[in-house]
Amino acid sequence: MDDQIKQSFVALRRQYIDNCFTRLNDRQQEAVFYGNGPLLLLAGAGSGKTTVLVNRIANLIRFGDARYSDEVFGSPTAQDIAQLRRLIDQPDNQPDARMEGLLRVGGIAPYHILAITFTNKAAGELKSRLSAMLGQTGQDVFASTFHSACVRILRRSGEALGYPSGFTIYDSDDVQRIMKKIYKELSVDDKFMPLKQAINSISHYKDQMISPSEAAKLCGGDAKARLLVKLYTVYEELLKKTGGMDFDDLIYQTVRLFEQFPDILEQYRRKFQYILVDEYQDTSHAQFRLVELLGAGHRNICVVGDDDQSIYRFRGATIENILNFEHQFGEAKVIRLEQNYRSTANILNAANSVIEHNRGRKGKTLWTDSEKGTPVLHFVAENEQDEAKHVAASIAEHVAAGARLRDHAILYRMNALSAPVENYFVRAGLPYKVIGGHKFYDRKEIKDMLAYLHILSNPMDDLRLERIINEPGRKIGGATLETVAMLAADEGCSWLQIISRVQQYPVLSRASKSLLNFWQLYQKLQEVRRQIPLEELPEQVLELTGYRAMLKAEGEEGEARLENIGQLITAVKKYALERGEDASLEGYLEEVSLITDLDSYDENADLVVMMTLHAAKGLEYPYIYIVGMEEGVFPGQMSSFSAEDMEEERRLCYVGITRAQKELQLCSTESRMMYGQTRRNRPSRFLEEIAPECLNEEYSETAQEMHSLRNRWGDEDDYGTDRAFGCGNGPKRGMYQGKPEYTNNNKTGGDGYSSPYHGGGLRMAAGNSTMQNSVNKPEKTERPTESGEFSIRSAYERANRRSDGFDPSVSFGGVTPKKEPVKAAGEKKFEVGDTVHHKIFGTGTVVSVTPVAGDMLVEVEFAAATKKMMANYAPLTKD
DNA sequence: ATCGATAAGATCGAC
DNA sequence: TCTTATCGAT
Repeated sequence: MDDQIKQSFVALRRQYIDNCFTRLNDRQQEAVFYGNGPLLLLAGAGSGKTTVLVNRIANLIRFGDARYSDEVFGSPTAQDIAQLRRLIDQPDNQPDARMEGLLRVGGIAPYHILAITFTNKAAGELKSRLSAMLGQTGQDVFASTFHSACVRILRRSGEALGYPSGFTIYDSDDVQRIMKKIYKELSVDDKFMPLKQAINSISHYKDQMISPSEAAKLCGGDAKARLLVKLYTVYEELLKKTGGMDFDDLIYQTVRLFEQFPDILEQYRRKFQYILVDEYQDTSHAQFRLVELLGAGHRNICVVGDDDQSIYRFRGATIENILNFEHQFGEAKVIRLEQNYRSTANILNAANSVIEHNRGRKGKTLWTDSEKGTPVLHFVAENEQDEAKHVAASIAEHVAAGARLRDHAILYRMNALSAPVENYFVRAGLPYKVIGGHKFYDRKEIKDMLAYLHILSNPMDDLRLERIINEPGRKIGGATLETVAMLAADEGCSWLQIISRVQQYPVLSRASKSLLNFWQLYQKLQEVRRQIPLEELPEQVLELTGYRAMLKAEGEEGEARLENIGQLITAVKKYALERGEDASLEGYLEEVSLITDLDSYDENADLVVMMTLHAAKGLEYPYIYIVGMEEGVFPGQMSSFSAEDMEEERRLCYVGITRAQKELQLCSTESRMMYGQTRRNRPSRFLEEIAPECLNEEYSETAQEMHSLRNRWGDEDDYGTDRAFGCGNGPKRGMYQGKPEYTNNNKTGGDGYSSPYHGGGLRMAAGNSTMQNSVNKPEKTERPTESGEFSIRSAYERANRRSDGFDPSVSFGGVTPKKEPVKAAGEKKFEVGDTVHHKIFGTGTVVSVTPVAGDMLVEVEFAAATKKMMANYAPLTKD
């Protein structure tokens, strides 16, 4: 009797559980319900891996093994059965606590689950999706990045290794400063061993779990290697002394902690009974070790990743982690998620055909049910301005047809490529946001303010002290600080301790007054810190340190900086409000130091987004533009020397392509100003690799005119032999075939390797420039910004004029162009009162017109807002 | 004589 | 932005 009730309950329970996950496909369900033991989810781009992750965690917590179990904990009654029936019929109703208990067989408590994500933002999203499914319970899952998780472990248990619980986290900027100092001290020549190389190598040592002494054993007799070990050793000593850890340390030291203190490891093993790792293809060896150590007992390790999307080899990620997972933890179950829900068939085919050129893959072909969609477009522009113009015009078209700005993303290989696009967008009045590049927390004033806060929290932080001790000026210069540093090294104490006892040191007599003043300021700040709540602290620091006064005196730029600090103050207030009682200065600083620019991305704002291909990982947009699809840019010239690097570039391309949902445009230019030189690059080989049936080609009007122009002028050119490569009417399929290696024509000859393009290029110029396989339809787009008809001459001038005055040799910090445009006047005229039409903002009225260096700044009142834009660059037409 | 401030010059990889 | 040269102040 009882048995029968139990059986029908189990059957109903199975039905109920299945109902909770019906929206998943078969593979996804298999992944959700697969039981204990190592599990590898090979999840292609857009295959719904986050959904699987969330559902798998939810299933673990809510039902445990119940899906495949005949057991019931507790004794279900006929009433329970009736209730479960009702719940199945009415999925909106929530079971009560008793029913939840009956539904669960050996579930895992949320706080026993560790979910590692790639960014803090992803961790937050995971939690909020879990909360949506599970309520409060979802919040108790330990979801974080490797780094955040390690910080928590080290703060709690790191003292065993000799680190204070209040250790400082050094960002890459700090690391560079430290290394610079070491270079000076050991008088190392940057030319012999570039600073970046040393920092990179040290980072690699840590990724590989190699300590300075082990490195010494490994390095052999090579002078460079020995120097590197020396630098590594000194660097580590310095970090330990100042109680600081760099990003790599967070992982490295945690692994060391676990290896050296088995009891501590055991404690965390008990805590994390179930481990999930997202983006596993981008984990380092040290991170693998961490997972291995934590998971060794229960082996409940589920990793999710896509070997084709491994794009962080350069910073220590080893693709081997995912390639070898099957065997590293014993026999692992492998489930492939290959159905793509994101992109059209054309986009997906393009992605597949590119990635197929890689060897060393797990092998996986994405497929989709969705329609073919628009073919991928390869757009050839004359130069980077032309390219920017095309992207802007294309976005404007979409917007005019009803798309939103935020449906568009522009991706590029290097941050430097954003500048011309930004420049154009600013002038066109197109709202955009750059992710990465110049980060908020990289600004000097923000770093300074944070440095003040840091030294309050960690008085041993000499590095941050050095940053602000003379900011604003306090008559404490380099020489004085060197003396202080020397004394501190002698006594093995911190700089601040020396400063607190200035009068004891005759060598400091000259600077004693200034130092004493600073010491008093420091004490005052500490006192204030004790007395006031956290949210008021930054304001006080700003005031008492004289930082505000300094910025006030600077005028306009200072005002802008003060505004930034205002944002910082707001952020602190927000933090204090969120955390309430738990808020602490240390906690805030930690949160800040682990922020990456991806974390601060707000997708609600209606803006075009620009970012590097790396930053785009994990994101998706209806419309994607990848600019700079050229040999030497993407793939970059650095990658042409090793097959591994080239494969990584190709994966990066794959990542880029698979970000697109509806439409993808790949743009290349015939000539591009880079590193202060105009270069002619061939279109990227990745374009050649895309299956022709899903790719269209289009030339900008200028690029077209330039072709006929060059053909007419024959050999005359400014570009030396390189000219030939830009001359054909398009890239020819198969051109690369049979060429084992590619070098880039970054200089015109003479640097050792002759360009393999030479022959092909000349052949192209001389022979017929066919357009097999390419669909060329230049007449498709009409850009209203172009006025009048083209003469060949004017096309030439137009193309060669750096029309926006942008000079890439000047670093380009913000959105404000540094140079004025060069004689672009007279092309378009607007007067106050004119009714004008803008591609994005619609119809508006000109409010003011101001001549600016050859162009006109027009202020236009649209229905939504009043915008200022440059007459010659904005997609504005007079009605 | 020494130190600090100021002004002018090179810089350029993805996190 | 960080480094380098020169000037002015102590």
